[in-house]
Amino acid sequence: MSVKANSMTIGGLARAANVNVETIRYYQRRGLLSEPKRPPGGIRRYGFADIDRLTFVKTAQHLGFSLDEISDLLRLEDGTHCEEASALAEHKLKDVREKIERLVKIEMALSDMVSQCHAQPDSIACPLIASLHEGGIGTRGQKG
Amino acid sequence: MSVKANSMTIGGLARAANVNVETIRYYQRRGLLSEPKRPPGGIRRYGFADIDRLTFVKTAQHLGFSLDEISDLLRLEDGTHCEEASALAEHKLKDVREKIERLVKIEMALSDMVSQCHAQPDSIACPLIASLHEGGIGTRGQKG
DNA sequence: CTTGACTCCGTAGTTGACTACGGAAGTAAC
DNA sequence: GTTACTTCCGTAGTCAACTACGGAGTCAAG
Ligand SMILES: [Zn+2]
Ligand SMILES: [Zn+2]
Ligand SMILES: [Zn+2]
Ligand SMILES: [Zn+2]
Repeated sequence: MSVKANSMTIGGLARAANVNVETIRYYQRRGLLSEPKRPPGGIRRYGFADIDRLTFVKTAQHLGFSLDEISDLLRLEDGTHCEEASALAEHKLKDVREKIERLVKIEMALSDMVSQCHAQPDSIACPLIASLHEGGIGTRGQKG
Repeated sequence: MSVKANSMTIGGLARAANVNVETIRYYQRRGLLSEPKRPPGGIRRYGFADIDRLTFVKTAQHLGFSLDEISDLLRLEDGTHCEEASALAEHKLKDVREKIERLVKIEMALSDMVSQCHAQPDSIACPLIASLHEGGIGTRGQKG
């Protein structure tokens, strides 16, 4: 046990985990991070476990999990729920792949528009603008 | 001019453009769609131009433009600002490509995790959960 | 023992794009 | 000419994930 086991204040934890103090307090309110007991008339102290927890949350968040989903993940955190954890991850993988597909379509549409625009620099009307009037780029899933 | 030039009520326009009535009113408030004059003690009527405008907005939105950016686009709507329009589109194309890159990294990380998870179904600790504790999946751009 | 930084806590504000509500007035169908 | 749907309009609520604020208490340095 090193010198600074559970020696950090909330501000130190925030710096160590590269997040905002308010974010930590927000996670505590949401139950993503526990609040250490406060010594009578004192200040809470944090340790490595809290940095690790924050890392977990931020890593998962970067993988596209929402805070609600991360709560789920945290309930599996003991490492003995392989099936549930991988089901969650696979679901998310599906979402990510769909997002990529959609974005690739958008990319194609945009780059078509840009290249048409550049192809006819002296036309009176901009084909890019014109194509926005046409719709049908994938207007599904907008309203129901 | 057909029978129903400028004959639609707001509800009809909403159905024709496949958006919510409230969305139309919201766009009017934001200046994305003009409000036709209201005859004394009567009701506003809408026409094809309004459907077209709504199509424009929705198409651009599907290409990833925000309503603010669409306002910009609308100011170029006369078709004589090819340069500005394509600059906007190219900027957006860059954004979309970055998004795709990021998502592909996420996809790889997730599918690695899932396959490791499946590879060792009887391990005591779930490698998927374990890897979330490690961080370093692309924690850039989170906070300053 | 005072200054200045930091903590604690509850509450309120932010962003983007809507969506909902409520009451009065207009309109269409029968 | 009554009923039932719409429109109109302003205001308020939603969602996610924070971020900010204000005032009181605590801590470390000088
Ligand atoms: Zn279980
Ligand atoms: Zn596993
Ligand atoms: Zn210009
Ligand atoms: Zn052009």
